[in-house]
Amino acid sequence: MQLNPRQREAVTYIGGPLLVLAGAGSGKTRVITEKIAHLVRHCDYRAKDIAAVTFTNKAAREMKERIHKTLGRQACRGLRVSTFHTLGLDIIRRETATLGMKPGFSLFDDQDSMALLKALTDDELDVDKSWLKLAVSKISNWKNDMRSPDAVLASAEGDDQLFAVVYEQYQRHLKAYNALDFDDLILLPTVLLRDHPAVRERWQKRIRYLLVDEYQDTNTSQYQLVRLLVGERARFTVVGDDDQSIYSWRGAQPKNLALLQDDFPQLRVVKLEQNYRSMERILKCANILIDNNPHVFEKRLFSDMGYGEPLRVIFGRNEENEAERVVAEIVRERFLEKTRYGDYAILYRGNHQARGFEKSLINNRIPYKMTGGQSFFSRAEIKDIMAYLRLLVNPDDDNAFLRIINLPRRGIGPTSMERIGELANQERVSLFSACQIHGLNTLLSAPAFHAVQSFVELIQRTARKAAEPGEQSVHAIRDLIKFIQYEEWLFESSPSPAAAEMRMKNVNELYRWVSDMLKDDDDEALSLEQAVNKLMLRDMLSRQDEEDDGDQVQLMTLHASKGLEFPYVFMVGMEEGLLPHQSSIDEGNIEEERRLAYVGITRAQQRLIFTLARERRQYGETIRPEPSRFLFELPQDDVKWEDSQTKVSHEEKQQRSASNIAALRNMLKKD
DNA sequence: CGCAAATCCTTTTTT
DNA sequence: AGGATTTGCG
Repeated sequence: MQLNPRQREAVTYIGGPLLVLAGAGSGKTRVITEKIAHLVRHCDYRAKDIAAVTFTNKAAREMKERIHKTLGRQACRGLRVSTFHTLGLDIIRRETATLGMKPGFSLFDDQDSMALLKALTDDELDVDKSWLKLAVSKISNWKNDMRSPDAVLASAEGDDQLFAVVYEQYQRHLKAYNALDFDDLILLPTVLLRDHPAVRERWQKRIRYLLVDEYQDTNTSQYQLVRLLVGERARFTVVGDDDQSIYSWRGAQPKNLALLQDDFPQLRVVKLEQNYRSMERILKCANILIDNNPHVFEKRLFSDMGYGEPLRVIFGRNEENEAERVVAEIVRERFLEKTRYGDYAILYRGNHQARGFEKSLINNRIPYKMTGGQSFFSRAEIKDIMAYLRLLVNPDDDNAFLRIINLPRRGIGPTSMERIGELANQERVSLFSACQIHGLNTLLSAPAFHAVQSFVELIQRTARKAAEPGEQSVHAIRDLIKFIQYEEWLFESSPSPAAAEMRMKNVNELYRWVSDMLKDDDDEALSLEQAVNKLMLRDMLSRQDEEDDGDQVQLMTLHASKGLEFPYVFMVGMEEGLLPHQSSIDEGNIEEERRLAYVGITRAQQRLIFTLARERRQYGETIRPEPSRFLFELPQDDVKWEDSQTKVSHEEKQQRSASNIAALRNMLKKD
């Protein structure tokens, strides 16, 4: 397939900074991959001079794959395709000396951050979970805005003063633990490049051309990082769509697109408006919906794929029935139109909405895949093993220490831990160091002390072995899991043997990932530290996604759906309070919710069905939600509302029997 | 110190 | 309604 004129312009223009305003489905990934190929083939760039940055691991992986296909694996050697956070991690790792960091640092996820904040504030304030969440997000926002604790302290008012003090202490403790949080992965490199001209030049030479995908998602610190990396020469292409900016709560703002024009007056802007994904009717609805938002750049999607069928709105009696009807519709269509399960996506606002759909899919024996929902890494067994690995890499990681010091049971209880904690506090060292202080034996009971000793010895012994290259380190981890009798512990602590087996399977999966990363395959082998940090960034999750993309119905949040496309899309829970989410209604941030709806609509290639429930249980009580305002903003000629009242129940019955028959058929086929 | 019951709190989106 | 955390007992 040929590039259209706009696309070609975006690919071949390399004279200066370029902004590609790429509407949904306008082939932006193709433009990026073609551009990289163009740079390598026709311009004076080697693959290793080029970096492409995305926001999700999944996007990075997909892009890498597509470039490999276009350019060939060999020609791609040294090409950087990564998320912002991975790039940041890379820079930090190579500049630890300048940053004054010890090697072997840990990455804190926000649960770790919350645990640290809790420890910091517990004595003086009675903190609840929502306070901690607020604190984490405040600190995160300050970091994203590149404001140091001092700067915040100087200007904070009211409640913020307290948070600012906490911020300052939080930073100090992170440093003491030799730990970084996710935001540091952007902030540190940015500050580093800003303040060290020599380092900056080194990286500007290293990355001679920079491409940024999903540019509308950049926050202040990420944008500054981009600016510092491209420098005066400003050789870069950013691709974005202000209508798909759905991460303002993370500091990303559509206005960043406009900012670019101010900072680079010579900026060239190319608009991609031809859509290669959806039927015209779907685009019409999307365009009209998003017209309700103010715009920096005008943009109107069109396609030549035909007008298409009307969009539909389906009501369920309650959320259960909503799910049943969606599943019934899928079963019916698959039977009548010979569609594949994999052609369907069910998109929702919040992860909790997935439950009912999962249940209904299981009942009908329909294969499905849920993406996101932090499932794997939030499993207790994974967090346990990760904590062991983190402690191996960085013994000063108190969060990791606390998680596993008595897991499996070693007879080190709260009393002993309190003593160790006091000692650590008093000596201003980490808990693990405190365990090695002479005189600890006088504070603990004999058995507890003995247990602590052997724990310390275990970690040190394993860490030493894990530091050795290749096979040795893999064995070290295998032996560790054996030694602590984790499998036995799982069987002891799980409600059923089946559950324990399941959990052990997860552990083995994690183990497999780590071993794969430690061994050298095509790329160079990672150190354990690198592997652990990569896992903290959830880098393997996407890899797992790749493995089973069979014929399965896709379930995901609207956020997670960005960048994807499906022939048939259900947008479920189209209700006030849910799709404009209640909190966004309260904050008056309807525009972002509208963009979220826009993203959902533009995922659909052929058919789009909205569903909602007349009744929904929420916090134990039943509410009767209004249909989402966005449904009324659509051109009503193109939307077919399911008739209400009597006709509904008739149709419902028909659908139900169809579904039952289909389910029966399905069962017979299976067994 | 470890396990079971009782309470209470939840639901926005993610690197 | 369900899951997580905290309390109370053996």
